Amino acid sequence: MIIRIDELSDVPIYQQIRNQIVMGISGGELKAGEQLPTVRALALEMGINTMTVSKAYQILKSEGYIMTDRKNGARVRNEIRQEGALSDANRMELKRIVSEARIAGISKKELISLVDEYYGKQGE
Amino acid sequence: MIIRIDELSDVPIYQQIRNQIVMGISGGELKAGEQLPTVRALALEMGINTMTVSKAYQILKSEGYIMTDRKNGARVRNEIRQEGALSDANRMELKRIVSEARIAGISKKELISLVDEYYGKQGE
Amino acid sequence: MIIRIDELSDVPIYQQIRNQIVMGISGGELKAGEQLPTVRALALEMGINTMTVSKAYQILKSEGYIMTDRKNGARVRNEIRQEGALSDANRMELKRIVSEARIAGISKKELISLVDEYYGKQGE
Amino acid sequence: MIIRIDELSDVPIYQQIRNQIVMGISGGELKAGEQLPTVRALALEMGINTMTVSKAYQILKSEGYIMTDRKNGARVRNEIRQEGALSDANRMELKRIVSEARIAGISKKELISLVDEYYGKQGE
DNA sequence: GTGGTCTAGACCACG
DNA sequence: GTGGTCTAGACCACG
Repeated sequence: MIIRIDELSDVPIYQQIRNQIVMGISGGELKAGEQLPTVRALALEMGINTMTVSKAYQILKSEGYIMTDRKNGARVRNEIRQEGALSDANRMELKRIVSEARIAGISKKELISLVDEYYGKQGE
Repeated sequence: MIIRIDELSDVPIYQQIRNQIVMGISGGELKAGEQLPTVRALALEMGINTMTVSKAYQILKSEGYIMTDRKNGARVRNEIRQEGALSDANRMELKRIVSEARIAGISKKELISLVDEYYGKQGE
Repeated sequence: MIIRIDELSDVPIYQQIRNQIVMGISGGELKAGEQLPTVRALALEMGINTMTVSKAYQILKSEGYIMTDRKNGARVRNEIRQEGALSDANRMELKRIVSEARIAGISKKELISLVDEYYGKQGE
Repeated sequence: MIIRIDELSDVPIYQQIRNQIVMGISGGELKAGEQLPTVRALALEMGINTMTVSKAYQILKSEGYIMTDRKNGARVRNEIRQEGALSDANRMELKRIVSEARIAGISKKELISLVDEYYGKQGE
C-alpha cells in the first residue's frame, strides 16, 4: 500500500499517515492481520522522521486499528471494535462538508453517489 | 443566529466561527444579503479576541461567502459562486469519515440518511 | 502541586507525570478548572525535555482529564467523564497487587485500609 | 494451570507469565512444592521464545517465589518469604488505580469488594 | 531487528 | 506566550 503525503496540507504528517492507513483498512487494501511497514522502513521511504511515523502508529494503536509488538512490528487488528455510531467530531465535519457542497451547487444525489463510492460494495 | 464554540475541540476558534457561518448560510438561517454582527459585537458576545473574529470574516470574504464594506460591515453575499465540485480537501475528508464510519459498523444507509438530513430539503 | 519523578523507575517519565496529575486531581490537590504549569515551565522545573511533558499532557487530554488551548495553556477539566467501571488493565493490575500482597503476608484488612486511605473521604 | 497472554497488552510477555504464576500461587492453583512446566514445554505450548519463559522463571526465582534445580526443573517454593509490607512500587500503583477508579465514579465499596474478591477466602 | 523513550533544538499557528 | 509539530540522533528493552 502506498502512502502519499501532501506537504502543502495543514493536516499534520502523522495524521495524514494515520488517515491513509484507516482508509486502507476500510477499503480492503490492508487486510486484517496484515503486516504494516516497520516504523523505520516507512520513515525512510517517505523521507520523514521515525518519530513522526511512530506517532501515527501509536494513535492507530490507541484507537484499536492496529497492534504492535517489538518482535513483529505493527499489524492490522483482526477484531476492530465497532463503535456503532459516528463520533461528534465526525458528525460535525460531515455537516460542514455537506453544507459547503450544497452551497457549491453539488446536488444531494451527487453527494450520495460519492458516499456510495467511498463506502464500497460490502456491508450495505 | 447563535454561534457556539466547543472549547474542547482542536479546531481553532476562528475556524469554528467560519464553519458555523457557512453552515448557517447553507441551512438558511443566514439569508442572502443578511447583515452579520460586527467584529466587535461578536467578539464581545463570545468573550473572545476581536482578531479571532476578524480572521474568520476575512476567510469567509476570501472564500466568497460574505462581503464587507466600511459602512455596512459584513453581509452574506447575494450570489455565492458555485464551484460545482467538492474541493480535493473536502473529498479527502469525506472519504476519511466514510471509511471510519464503515469500520465503526455504520451502514451505508445510515450514512446517507445523515447526508440527507444535513443537506436539507432544498436544492435536491 | 509538586511532581516528583523516580529516575530509577521503569515507568516512563511522561507516564509518571500523567499518573501524578491524575492522582492530584483525584486527591483534590488539583481542582476542576485549575491551571496546570505550562509545558515549558514544567519541563524546566523538572529538568526534562518539553516533548516529554507535552506527551504527558496529550495523554491526559485524550483521556479527558485536562483541556488545552494555546492561549491559556492546560487546565483540569470541569466535567471529567465517569466511565463507571475499572478498565480491564486496571482490574488485572489490582488483582496482581492483591495477589502479591496476600503472599507477602498482608492481611485483607490492611489492604482495605490502604484503599480507604487512598480513596479519601468523599464519595463513599 | 493455564497461562494466557494478552497480545494487545503493553506488558511484556515475560512479565505477563511472571504475573500469572504469582496470581496462580496466591489463588491456590499452584500449590507449594508443585512442579512448573519446563521452560521448553511452556514455550512450545505458548508458541513463544524459550528465552522469554526463561526470563520469567529467573525473575520468579530471584523474587523467591520459585526454586529451580537441574534435576527437577522449577517448583513453587514451600516457604515464600513474607515481606509483611507492600513494596513502594505496588503502593504507588495501588494509589494510581484507586485514584482512577475514584474519578471514574467507582464507589469505595465497589473497590473494596473487588479487593475482597481477588484476595479470596483464606488468610483474612 | 523491532517499537518505545528521550533529548536538544527549531519553527509554526493561535490568540 | 502558549501548545503542537517535526527533525536528527541516541539509547534501551523485548524477543
